[in-house]
Amino acid sequence: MATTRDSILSAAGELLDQAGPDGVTLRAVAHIAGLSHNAPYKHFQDKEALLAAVAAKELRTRGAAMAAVLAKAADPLSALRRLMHDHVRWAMRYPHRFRLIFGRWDRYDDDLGEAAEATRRLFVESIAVARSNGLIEPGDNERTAALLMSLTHGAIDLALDGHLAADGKGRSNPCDLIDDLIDLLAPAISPARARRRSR
Amino acid sequence: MATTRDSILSAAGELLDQAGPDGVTLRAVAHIAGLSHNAPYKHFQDKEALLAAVAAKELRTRGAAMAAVLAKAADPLSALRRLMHDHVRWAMRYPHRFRLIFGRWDRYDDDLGEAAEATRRLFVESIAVARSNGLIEPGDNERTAALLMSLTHGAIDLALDGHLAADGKGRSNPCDLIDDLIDLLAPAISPARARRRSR
DNA sequence: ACCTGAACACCGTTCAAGT
DNA sequence: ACCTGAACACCGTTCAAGT
Repeated sequence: MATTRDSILSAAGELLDQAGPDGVTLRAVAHIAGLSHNAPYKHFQDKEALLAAVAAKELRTRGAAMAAVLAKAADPLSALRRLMHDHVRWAMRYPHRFRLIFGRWDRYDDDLGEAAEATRRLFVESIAVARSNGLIEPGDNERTAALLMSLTHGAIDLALDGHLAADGKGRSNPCDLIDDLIDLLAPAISPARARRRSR
Repeated sequence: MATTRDSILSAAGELLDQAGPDGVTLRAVAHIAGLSHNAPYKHFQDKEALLAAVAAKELRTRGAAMAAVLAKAADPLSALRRLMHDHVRWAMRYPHRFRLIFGRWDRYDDDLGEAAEATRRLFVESIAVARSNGLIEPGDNERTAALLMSLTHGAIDLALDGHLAADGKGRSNPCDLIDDLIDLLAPAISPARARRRSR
């Protein structure tokens, strides 16, 4: 059964995808859910709280998707690569969800923070596995996670606003850049790296 | 002499820094500039065009600042490093200008696009210099520029929303991550790299 | 508990005038 | 050319009632 709260939440998600956070007006949300224009206030404190709930829901979905990708991967390094590529595909398809999720959570003692922490740990863990197998040069796992996450995040953000696909020669989409960084992180002797380099 | 257009522009910049793009109401802008609430419409087509003008102005200022940093640097590699660190400092201090500048320009055949292209070229050029001096491993300059720019952009964006400084151990701020990537890009034999690694 | 309708303050934008 | 004041549609939010 779909509770009123759920139908409000899914209406908000729908509007978010179509028109971004500014397009998520409480009036439109209520209308889609078949309610009066201020019924949402009975379920969420205000617009910000509604968007935070949408973010929390999407974040949990992403965490499950990441776990599924990890489960299917052959080796730790390709698992890492698939994880990032999958993240890129999701972000390019749902740009407003991507930007919403990476906004500020400070004000919400919700499960939003812990859901994010869980997916982050999953990511750090998969780096730790690749490193302990000697597929990545020595270093701090948290630090390497921050490096790879920052690159992925920045490449996506730039690509979404059309600041990456500019040129013909050094054509660089987010997935290419992620591969570049993973190659840099892999030990110099790695045959996979040599193969990539020679292309 | 400060034209009316200039005073509108600087009022908009002031409001942007204080309260973000949503805080830049045309009414508040006009009030600060000492004009009636819709006088801005005589100088800018709409709110979006006003913000685009603010972005273009800031972008030119940034280009000049970057050129100044490059002129002062000792060697090509430290020039690159200083460039990125300076970019981080600016972005952390003026987050709303940072986000505005990296938004979409498509709709504006203004000088916005060319100003951005000019600063990008400056950046690619400084990579080319470092590479031709053997301070960076072989590769495509545009591609390496995209890699370094994406990492910097992503690290800043994550840091601004509090998603980077999480931990005590692998503590990573944008400048640390930039240094990590530059070290990875530098030839393995480089003594500077060995020094950094051992810390 | 959950929902509705009226109301308030605010904002972007337009228009008819004014100088 | 540049500015003003009134007006319209829209939005977040609050409140007094309804069931």
